[in-house]
Amino acid sequence: MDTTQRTDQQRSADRRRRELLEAADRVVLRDGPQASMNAIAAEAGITKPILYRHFGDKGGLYAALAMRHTDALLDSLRAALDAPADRRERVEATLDTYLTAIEARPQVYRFLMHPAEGSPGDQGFDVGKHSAPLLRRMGEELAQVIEERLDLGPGGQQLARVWGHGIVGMMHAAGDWWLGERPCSRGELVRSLADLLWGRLAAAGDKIGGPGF
Amino acid sequence: MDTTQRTDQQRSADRRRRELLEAADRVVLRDGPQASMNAIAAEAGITKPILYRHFGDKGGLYAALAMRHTDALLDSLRAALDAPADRRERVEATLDTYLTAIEARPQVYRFLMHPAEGSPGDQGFDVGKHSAPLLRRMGEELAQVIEERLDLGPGGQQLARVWGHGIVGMMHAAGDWWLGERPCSRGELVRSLADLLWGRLAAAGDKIGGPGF
DNA sequence: ACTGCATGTTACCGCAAGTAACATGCACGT
DNA sequence: ACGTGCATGTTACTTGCGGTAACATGCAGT
Repeated sequence: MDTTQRTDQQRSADRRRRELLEAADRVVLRDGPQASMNAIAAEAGITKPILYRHFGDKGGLYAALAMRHTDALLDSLRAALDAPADRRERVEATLDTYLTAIEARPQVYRFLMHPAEGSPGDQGFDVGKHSAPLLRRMGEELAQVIEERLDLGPGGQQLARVWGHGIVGMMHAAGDWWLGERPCSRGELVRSLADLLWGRLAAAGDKIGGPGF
Repeated sequence: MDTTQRTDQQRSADRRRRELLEAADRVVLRDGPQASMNAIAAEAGITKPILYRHFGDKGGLYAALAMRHTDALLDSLRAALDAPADRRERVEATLDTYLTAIEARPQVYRFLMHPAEGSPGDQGFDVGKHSAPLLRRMGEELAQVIEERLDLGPGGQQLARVWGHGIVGMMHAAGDWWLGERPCSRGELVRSLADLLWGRLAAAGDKIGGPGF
């Protein structure tokens, strides 16, 4: 068994895989996280068992799909994070990049955040890892950037990880709420969040008439 | 049709409803968000259609269940938020209260955060409101407290709402990650998050050798 | 021509949400 | 005492989705 044939077949399989993923993408873009395997198979012009042969189960397909989008988003975020500007500007650029992304494709974003919650095979109650992979990856990534660039003294590495996940969670929740209610422009939201990270909460004065928050 | 009978019947119905909710509670505590209507009915000693008569559909039951726990948690949080201490201490107490709650009952917490994502009837793609009701309610509540007590100048109300949802998201994501990895004690996590809110991110110095984050 | 293997199909299983139609117990007006 | 209404309860079903088994087909290499 020489290698050329193996490679050939694998190439073809990879191509198919990519085609299937793109079909799945279209369906998810249209139907959100509710996209069914039947629908995806139909969109791809084939039937279910093929999907299962390629991806094992629904979780596998979703994981593969999530990986693509997550990678893409993380690339954008890294670019914003690495821009040649001062810290505040970069934080704002990063927030803006994220918000722009979720604003552009809400369905995909929704899918990434709540992937396959009700699927069987999810039986293990290991509570910790139920968060969306995207959130975790963004948190770890941000933590690394923080730890690399900021001098946080002893315990800085752990502090960076807490902050990474915390900031990502802040961004996510605020973005989610903002996308639903649209209470202000994207720019205003970005500024408000950056202000929060810049300590305006602690610096604000008490309102007259009661003890401060 | 006099009222006494009506009231009587309603009382009885309410009692049943509460019993059913408690049974559902037990099942969710055991099985997490995957709890099936059959299982809940069995635990309550009855059959499915009764559940549907009382709660309409699975979403209804879950909403009722979530309401109970959400109310309880919000009461605890309000207590921490209203304690007679300075702002920093109260923020830390609130964070600690939340983390203690999710640490004590991970299944319930998981259920509250990701309720019935895959249920039909969820077909409307109104993306915004997909976030857990608990997160939204906590965000709004916190926003109100912030807006009531802090002098934020013009635009303060909107700022308070952004911050409310942002802080809650930070708390949630960090807590979620922490619960899964247990990288440090609860106290350390609380301090780290409070530090973040207190502006240490902006105040930190650049690490030698590169531009600061 | 025969084998091996990936690709593709139809037809099925199991399980959970949700519903229709049928039974039963209990307060009421007459 | 007797039917009438109404809530409570049941069995048995439909629908839809995830997942799989068994069977068909096209195309290398010997």
